[in-house]
Order: sequence, then C-alpha cells, then structure tokens
Amino acid sequence: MTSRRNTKQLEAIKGVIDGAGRPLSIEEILEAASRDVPSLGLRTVYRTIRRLQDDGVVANVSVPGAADRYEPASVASKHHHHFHCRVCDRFYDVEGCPGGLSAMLPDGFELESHELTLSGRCAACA
Amino acid sequence: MTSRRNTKQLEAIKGVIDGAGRPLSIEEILEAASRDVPSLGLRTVYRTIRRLQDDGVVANVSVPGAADRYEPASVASKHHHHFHCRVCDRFYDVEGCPGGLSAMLPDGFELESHELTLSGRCAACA
DNA sequence: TGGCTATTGACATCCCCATGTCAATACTTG
DNA sequence: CAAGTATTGACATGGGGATGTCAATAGCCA
Repeated sequence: MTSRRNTKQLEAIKGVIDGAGRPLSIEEILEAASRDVPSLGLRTVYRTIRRLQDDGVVANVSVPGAADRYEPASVASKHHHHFHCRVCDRFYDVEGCPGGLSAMLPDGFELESHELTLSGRCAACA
Repeated sequence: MTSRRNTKQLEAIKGVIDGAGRPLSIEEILEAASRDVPSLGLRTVYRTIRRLQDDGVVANVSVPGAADRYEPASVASKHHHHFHCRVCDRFYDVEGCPGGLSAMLPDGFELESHELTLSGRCAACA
C-alpha cells in the first residue's frame, strides 16, 4: 500500500495556506513556504498542491485573467467571494453574497453556481 | 497618413460580433466569420479584434479559467453580467446586477468594478 | 486603370503555466 | 540502524493562447 510521508515541505505548504487568510497563488505559496524550507522548489509546490486538492484539503479559486489561487477547503466550503487588488495583485476573501441571482436568468437556464470577483484597491494599497 | 481599409474580413468579423447577441471566443468568431470569408485565418481574427478594441468598437470579457470573449462596446457599456454553460461552453449576457456590493468590503478597501459569472446549463443544453 | 501600401494568412515563435523525468535525498518501518 | 521507497528539485518538455514575420494579395486614390 502506498502511504503519505510527512515532510517539511508538506508541512510548510499546508501551514502557509492555512495561515494566509486569503487565497494564494503558487508563487506566493513558494515564497512564503521558502522561509521554512529554503531549498523548496516550484515543482514541489505544484505537486503538493495537487496532492492536497486530491485529498480534499485544499481548493482552487479560479479567477478571471490570472492563474488559479488556492485556499483551505474548509474556507472554500463556506460560500464566499473574492476581492482582487489591482495594485498588489493579491486576492482577499469577502463575506456575504448578493443572492437572488436565479431571477436574472433567461427562461430555461439552470443555475448551478456563480462566481463574483470584486476589484479595486485593498486597504494597504489605497 | 495611415488609414483604415475596408476589407471583407473586417466587415465579416464586425458583423459576427454585432449579430451574436452574446460574447464570442476567438474560435467562435473565426468559425462564424469564415462563412462569409472562407479563407479567413486565425491570425487575422486576432489582429482585427485587437484593432477593434483599440478603436473602442469591441470590448473584451475576461472570464475565470478561460480565454477572453468579445462583445460590442455598445453592449459592454451597459452594465451587465454573463452566464457560462458548462455543457456547450458558451457565454450569454444576463441583465441585472445584485448591487450593494460595497457593503461586502472590509474597511479601507476601495471598490472599482466587479464581475459576476453565473454557471450552469443554458436552455438549449438543459 | 495603375501604382502604392495596408492587409492578409501560412508559418514560426514566444509566453505563461503546468507537468514529465530521474538521480539524489530523506521519511518510515522492520 | 539499515533498507526500502516516497519525496524532492533541477532540468527539460508540453500545451494553449497570443504575437512576430514576410511574401502575396487586395483596397484605395490619383
């Protein structure tokens, strides 16, 4: 049987995602986790993220015109949306949801999900 | 002085975008405009779209996890959102907008714009 | 109509993001 | 501790979308 080993890299990456409080890009994860494991390589970040996704621990956030971001599955499971800062290019979680969206649909269309991305400048950049 | 020439390709592409009633991908534009101009090449579609964007005639619709779509600037200027059919991969315009989004923002964040993408199955695919 | 030149389109190239490869390394269990 | 194997990371490769190139073509104007 195959088993999962507990490596510094895995711990560092999980820790970064859990502690970020906002969805991170692959590059952001690499940068932050490199503080714990300086030798960390980009390839390992991709592989580990994929593994965490398969294990249902991490979820991807797909955003318009940019590479995916990643956040803990526990956060993703609570319906929410995101804010994109045009200055620092970071994504943030925002709570709440307008709702009542199915009223916007033409006849015969079936709504399964929706994505809302707010854009502007974050508190640090404003 | 340089000037713009009026070619069949340009007319065909403009006609397709204006007549579509929904945002089109580059491939969709190529396919539809090829009926008017069978020799049409992908390179020309890219170039023409770029030109129409620069002229303010066409606007791009950036969507999560997919290549941009394009719609007439006159349509884009009327605030609206889009629906993505997971089956046929087409995008549709939807009217209306939830509004009240700035209430969702954390303190200090400045909202400049927002994008809402509904997903599901369109009438033809449901 | 003829000539000038913008436009076209086949082809190659670039870019970004992501994944395949594989020898070296470092968990884990006996 | 020692052996077995999952993991790592430098490197190369893949793939989709978009752009550069340039000879051939086709608008436009005199």
